[in-house]
Amino acid sequence: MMDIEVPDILPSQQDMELIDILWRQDVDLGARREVFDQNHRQKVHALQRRSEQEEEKKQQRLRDEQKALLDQLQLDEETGEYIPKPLASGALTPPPPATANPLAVIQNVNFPEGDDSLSFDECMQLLAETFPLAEDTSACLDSAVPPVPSSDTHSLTPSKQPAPPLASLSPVPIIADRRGPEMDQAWMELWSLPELQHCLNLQMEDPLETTAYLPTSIPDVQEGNYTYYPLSNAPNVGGPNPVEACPPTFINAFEEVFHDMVAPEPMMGDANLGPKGFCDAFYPDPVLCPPEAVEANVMEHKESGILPELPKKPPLNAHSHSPLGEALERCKQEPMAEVHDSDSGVSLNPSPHASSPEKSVYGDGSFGFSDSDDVDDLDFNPGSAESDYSEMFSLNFQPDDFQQSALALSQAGQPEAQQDKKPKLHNAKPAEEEGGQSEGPFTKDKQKRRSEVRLSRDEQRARALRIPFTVDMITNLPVDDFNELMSKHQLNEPQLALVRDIRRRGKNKVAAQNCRKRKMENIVGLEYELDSLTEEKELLQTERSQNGSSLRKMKHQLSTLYLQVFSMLRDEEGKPYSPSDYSLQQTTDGSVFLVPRTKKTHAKSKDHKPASAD
DNA sequence: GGCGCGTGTCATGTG
DNA sequence: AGCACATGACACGCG
Repeated sequence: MMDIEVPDILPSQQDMELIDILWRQDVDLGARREVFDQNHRQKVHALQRRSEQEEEKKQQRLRDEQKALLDQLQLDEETGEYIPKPLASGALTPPPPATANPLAVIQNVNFPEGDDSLSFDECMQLLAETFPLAEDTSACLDSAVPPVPSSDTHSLTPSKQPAPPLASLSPVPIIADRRGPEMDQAWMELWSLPELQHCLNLQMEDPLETTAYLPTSIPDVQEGNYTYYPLSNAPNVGGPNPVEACPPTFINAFEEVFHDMVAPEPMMGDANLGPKGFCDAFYPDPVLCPPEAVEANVMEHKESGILPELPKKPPLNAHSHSPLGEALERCKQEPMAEVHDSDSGVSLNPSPHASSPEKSVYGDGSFGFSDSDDVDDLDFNPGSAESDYSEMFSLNFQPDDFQQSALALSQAGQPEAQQDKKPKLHNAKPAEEEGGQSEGPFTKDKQKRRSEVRLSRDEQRARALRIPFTVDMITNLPVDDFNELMSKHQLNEPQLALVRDIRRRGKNKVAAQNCRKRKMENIVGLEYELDSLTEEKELLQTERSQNGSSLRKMKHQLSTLYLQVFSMLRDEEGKPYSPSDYSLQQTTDGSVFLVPRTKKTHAKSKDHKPASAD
């Protein structure tokens, strides 16, 4: 009964190696080492059962002890803090029930008879009773203990009081002054108690198991998740850096335990350190806080009359009610978690599994198209298998679709901001698309708007069928990338058909545009060619007329010269030749002959003689 | 209401 | 054969 049932069969070295191999194979899929660890699961299961059984006892005992504790406290009128009554005489002196020896303190405490093991909360309560001033347990325990012990700090605060801000509850100012070597020594001895170790180091009771898988699992967890979350926004729960104060080892050990251990009523004495506070300490991102814990927190606040500031985000769907460990696993698998806005400190819902994308990203499931009726008619089944479209929410045609999607995702956890920014992202154009045809005066760029309207038809079809890509992507991606995208997403037949149609139409549209552009370019080219040809024609005609004129002039000169030469020719009798009877002809070799015209051609050709001008 | 223009889409041809 | 692209033809909306 003292120990959690250690499994009879400890994993052999071979088993551990096999587990290691399997885990390394699946680590990319988000599988954690504990998945393969039967011992771990058995222990966790047993621990959960035990915690449930102890819960009722524990709560009742806790109230009584807190009541007793409050009796030992008095309100410091100067600082407004509750301090132990004996402190007036010595800061480092433990309260009356305690003795100088911390071990004696423990021995004086009434342990539950018949239950020789202490629960974690019991230990914390014990610490609170024993060392009311040593609230800064996280500091004392350093990295060996997560900030959980710090929650006992607030057992000093009357639970009936309205929960003050955590900062005001911070006990650090007191501790810093009053902690000393003696206190540290006491803590160290206290820490060595087997009950405490049993409670706080559940994983340590099997060194073989711990050393077997922790070294491999820690880095992954650390780098894959927690260190990327906006831990800086976490409430100050007494530790410096939540990451440091809450090592992933510890988170691993408790993440699967505490989501079932969270009680519907205050366990730590302060509402702020109920499940929500606990989650805030570990997982500043509320999405990582188990919904059960949140609900429990709501319940406890209702009971105490204090309504916590709950994020006005839509109710989480069935997915979001998964255990914390599951959510963490999803976060590990979801790289998007790394790009979330670290300033928000609010639920970003990094995993589409955790809740439906429609709900988680846009809250109202409108995809941001608040005025789109057809969108409202869409079937937003949170549990549908198609809810895995983490990037399907940007079906507009902005070139930075994904950036906006990422932005939208990153802002999804801020309900108010989301309401404001959503229209900015999507309303402008849809407003034109949906209402532009029936309302409003026409503008100069109506043509462009009409084009957008036509574009939006495919967009709306894509939305209706919940195509997880933008029309731009479908149309413009290279073939290989497109095919790869198709293979990555399991689309049903109508979706595939629509995607193909969208791509075909988009391609053809671009082709038609190019074709018309080429046609226009051809027309312009032909017109230019026509102009140049016309100009050339005019030039040629001018040249032709000039050539004709020149030719006529040369002909005239030639006839003049001919007559001049002919007139100088004389026959044997000294008479000039009649131009009507003779003509001058020139051979190819340049010789000139006087040739009788027609009827005397033969006779003259026989006795022709070279004409001599001389 | 007809007309011209721009655009999307389909059917078909081409490489 | 399958694919992407080109192009003619048609429909539609708009000024």
